[in-house]
Amino acid sequence: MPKRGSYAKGVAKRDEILTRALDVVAEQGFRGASVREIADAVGLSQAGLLHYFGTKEQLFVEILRKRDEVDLTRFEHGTDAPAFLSEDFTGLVAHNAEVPGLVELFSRMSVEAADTAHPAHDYFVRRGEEVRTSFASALRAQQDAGKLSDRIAPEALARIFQAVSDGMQLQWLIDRDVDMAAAVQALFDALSTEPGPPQRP
Amino acid sequence: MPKRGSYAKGVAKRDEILTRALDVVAEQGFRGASVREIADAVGLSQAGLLHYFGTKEQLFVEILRKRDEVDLTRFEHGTDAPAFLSEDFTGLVAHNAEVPGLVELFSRMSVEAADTAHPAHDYFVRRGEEVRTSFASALRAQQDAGKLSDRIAPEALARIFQAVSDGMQLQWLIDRDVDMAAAVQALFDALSTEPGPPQRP
DNA sequence: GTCTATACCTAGATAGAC
DNA sequence: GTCTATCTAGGTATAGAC
Repeated sequence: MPKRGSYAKGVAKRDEILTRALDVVAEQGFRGASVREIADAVGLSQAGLLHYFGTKEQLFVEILRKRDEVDLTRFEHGTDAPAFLSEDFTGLVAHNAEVPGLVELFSRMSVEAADTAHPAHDYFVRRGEEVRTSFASALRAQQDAGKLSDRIAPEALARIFQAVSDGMQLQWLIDRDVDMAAAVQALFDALSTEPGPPQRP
Repeated sequence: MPKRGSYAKGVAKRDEILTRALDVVAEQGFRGASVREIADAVGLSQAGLLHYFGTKEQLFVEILRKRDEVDLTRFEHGTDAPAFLSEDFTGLVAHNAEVPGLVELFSRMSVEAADTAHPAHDYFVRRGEEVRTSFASALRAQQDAGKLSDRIAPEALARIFQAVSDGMQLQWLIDRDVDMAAAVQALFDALSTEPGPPQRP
């Protein structure tokens, strides 16, 4: 129980800042990835912004967390639905092409978080586990329904899809004409058991 | 035609520095990615090192180029061999686990080169094309030999393998226990037409 | 809670001696 | 060609006023 009413208010303000920051970073990719830029964008001074998040790294992790939160409500329509995979996941990947700044932030932080002492390290560990777990169960369901090749374990395939998603982001950062979602879909199709005609007859 | 003999000598020295830098970066991942660190490692002052490469970015690109050069002679035993893929490529990916610093450098630069004005941008564009082209032709050969599923175009699959390779590096940077080569191999097996028993009988 | 101002640090680049 | 020393820029973090 907080001592003052100000606590809940502070949390609300934090959330408001994050929502705003998310929009700004999404639209205009942030070049330098500096606190000042975010501060300007959300209409606060650099010091004012750090008042809420303490450090640069913590701020950026919170932005990524917020992004996940928003995406989750937007793209996860229940893991049970058999159509989960090719629709929601491919949709999410396609959506990423609309938010260049977030793709860049995510990729950049992903590399920097290699250091176990980095504030974002735990975030990436945890997020990776969650993504793979939920994805693996969806893949298993597809296999059980006979729609997906069972020549590979769902956990292994989940990891591969994660890698494809992350890796396509890197390719897309270099060349914006690359179609990230198409690549994901192509792999899915190749592993599908649907009769669809081979690409190379 | 160079005015003095010093030109060829300078090139040789450059090459020597790069070879040395490659070893050092490979073994001890470089934390800060600073010019000074490399300089210390190769036994030069910061100014002395920049004398050869001009700028930080140029230096780092040259290190990546040198790495490719070395890897190429080490892992590409002729693209014609039918065994090319699962051996050479998987071998290369496995080898990366021995050179953490290079994986980190590559991934980091890959993100920073998103900016078309970045000195490394062209390098990544060109390298991506080369990797995919040579890989696609090897995949096509496998398909023609009936060893690989033809449900996906070789160019599309080459892109996917590139993404898997890059993406697994990101996962591995977060968790060194991850087996990058195993993931690549698993995908290859899943798409193989060999009779081998399914993973989930 | 938010600002201005500033301290402090790191890092790349450059000048100039040898 | 290589070094030492220094300049400069940019960024995070913090102190203190309002």
